Amino acid sequence: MKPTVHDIARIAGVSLATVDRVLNGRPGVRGVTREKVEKAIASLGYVRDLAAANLAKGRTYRFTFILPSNDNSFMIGLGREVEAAMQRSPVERTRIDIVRVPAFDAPALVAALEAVGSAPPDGVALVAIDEPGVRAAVEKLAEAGIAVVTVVSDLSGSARHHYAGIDNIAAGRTAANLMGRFLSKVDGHVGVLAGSMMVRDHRERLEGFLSVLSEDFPQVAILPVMEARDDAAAAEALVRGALRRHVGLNGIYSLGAGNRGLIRALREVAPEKRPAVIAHELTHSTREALLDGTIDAVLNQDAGHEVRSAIRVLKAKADGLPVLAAQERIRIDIFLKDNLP
Amino acid sequence: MKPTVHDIARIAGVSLATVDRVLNGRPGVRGVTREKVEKAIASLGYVRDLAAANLAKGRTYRFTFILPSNDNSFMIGLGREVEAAMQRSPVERTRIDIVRVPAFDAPALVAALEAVGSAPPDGVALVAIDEPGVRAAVEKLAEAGIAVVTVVSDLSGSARHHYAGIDNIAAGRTAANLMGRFLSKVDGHVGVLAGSMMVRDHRERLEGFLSVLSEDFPQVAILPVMEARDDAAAAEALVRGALRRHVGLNGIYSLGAGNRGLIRALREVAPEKRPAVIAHELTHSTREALLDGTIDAVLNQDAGHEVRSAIRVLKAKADGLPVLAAQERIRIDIFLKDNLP
DNA sequence: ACATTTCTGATTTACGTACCTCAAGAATTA
DNA sequence: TAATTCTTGAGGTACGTAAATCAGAAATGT
Repeated sequence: MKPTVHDIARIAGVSLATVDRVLNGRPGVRGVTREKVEKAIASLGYVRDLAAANLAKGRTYRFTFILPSNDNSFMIGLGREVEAAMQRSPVERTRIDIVRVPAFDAPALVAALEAVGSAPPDGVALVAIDEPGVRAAVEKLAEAGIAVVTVVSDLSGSARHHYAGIDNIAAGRTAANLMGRFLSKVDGHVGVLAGSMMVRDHRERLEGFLSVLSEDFPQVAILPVMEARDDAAAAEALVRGALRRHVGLNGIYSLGAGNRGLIRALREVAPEKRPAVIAHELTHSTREALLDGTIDAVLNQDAGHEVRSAIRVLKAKADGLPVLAAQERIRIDIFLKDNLP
Repeated sequence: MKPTVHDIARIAGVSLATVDRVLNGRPGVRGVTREKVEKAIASLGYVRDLAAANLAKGRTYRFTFILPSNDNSFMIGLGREVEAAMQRSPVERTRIDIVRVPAFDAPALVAALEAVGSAPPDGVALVAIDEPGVRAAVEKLAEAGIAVVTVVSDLSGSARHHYAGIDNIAAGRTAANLMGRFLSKVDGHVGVLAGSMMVRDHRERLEGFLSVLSEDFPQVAILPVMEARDDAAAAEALVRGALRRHVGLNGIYSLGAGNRGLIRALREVAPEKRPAVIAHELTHSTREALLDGTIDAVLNQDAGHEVRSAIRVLKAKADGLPVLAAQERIRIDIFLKDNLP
């Protein structure tokens, strides 16, 4: 039988009320008595029954998700996953609020973080922008005892408790490794299509990509980075131009969004002349492109996993419980046309 | 506020006892009354508070894991993950028992399944052997209302409720896709190292591998399959022999266990002359081999995820709840040296 | 030794559900 | 009509914890 508070009281020779005071850090217990109780807790191996505790407290975890009001497939999907989690809320004793802020707008994000503080929830999840003001706002929340988790994009050196997202440097390195092998004995030019170098995840992907390519595949030449601001039309124009200018362009790494434009440009090229292409995020269009051979590999982060992981971690932090690191690691999915889900 | 049984009683104009009878399928309720209650439940959107229900019932879920007493790294790791779950048992209101059976021994597995029936748990998880006797035993358990989940290796066309493992055909296809690209313009010979063609997952991996290779990379010749019975020494001898006989051997797909032997044989070859190698399961030795370039890619199934998923599904089935398919999909991890966890 | 403050015990109610008993009413059968 | 069964209501206890009240006991200060 699992030990209960009653057992602790009996073993420690104190009353239930005292046990309760110790367990919940309430005042009014002498040091000696507190130690007696703690010894009993340890010797019994007592673990609080969270289900019963939450029932008694009538507790519902309140979490706020701050999401960029972006219109690319990935962010839309992320929003949908949060909404799906809201649907499950009553069952899971959680209440989730979504706050939308303009994309890439640090001041707006800071304002949203500060607004959250006025009616403080148990935890906050945000797609971070790597900027001092954001860091400060996050620190303030953490100091107020609110659990903070970054999703998709991290906030380095900040007080956030957890990051639910992929290692973007590793993603870039992986892309380079695949690209180098896909090109194989052929030395040629590789182009990189990015959203913006202002965004941390894009910078990191590029960093990882370039370092592995120069280390392990020095025969490959890299063209200047094309910045398309995650915009399909801009991407299309840039890629079309690059394909025309560089006949030896036999590899493209698209590390941002806006892949629809990339795909349109690629489809204008005869299949046997197409470069090896590696892109990010599995969406409707990248999936189609994988299947018809326009794209060779897609690196993906599972938005559903990120959201569910963020919620699990926020819950654990709110309860002061440890997190299962292995379970919460967000993996870099590599999709070829043969292992599509 | 979430609706409770009291709300149902009030709305339906019946007593709490009647609501309880309807909710728990107890007898003694007229059809008309039952309908009134069910209408109230639907209109309120009532969902039973599982935490409170389990508390009241004093319920602990009892699950039995039937695992092969295999000594390869993967199965040892799987066992460890189940043990880790047992550690968490008290918190999760579960009690997990492990039953070990000799590996690849269908009669022993059948006996274990039948023995389980004598003190029936709420659910059973097993590493299936694809055999009629096993299928029959599983069907008997399912008929007795016990949730059955296969782990790692599935039981096709059986009554099992769920399979927590990877799609092995897709894994083989993925390996072939990677292999074809790693070989690139070079046409040559590819060798396949398997454990045993008696095991379903190995057969399926081979099937997927061969079909993609012949479809998409017809210039690649495939040597006869080497069966090493998941034994390191046997694998070492077979691979060494193949490397000696076929100078043009520039690809090896190892779809079973016993990779230590494979790696030993490969290390005798000068690095620049080594074939492209794709293996299964990330273990200490395959990780080392990835890092030093002996192996190029490792396909992996995360044993921890499989175990946790199996438990979640067993719980859901025991409660008659739906499972989140997206969450329970076990993914084929592709590891290169750059995205190792 | 007194008042005062700080601890501690005993007891109670509550959370939402399960499950039990007892009694009374309704419907059915003999 | 009486006897019998079937339905339903009313009420209670339990699960393990939280949180509150109130009354004593112990420690502290004066």
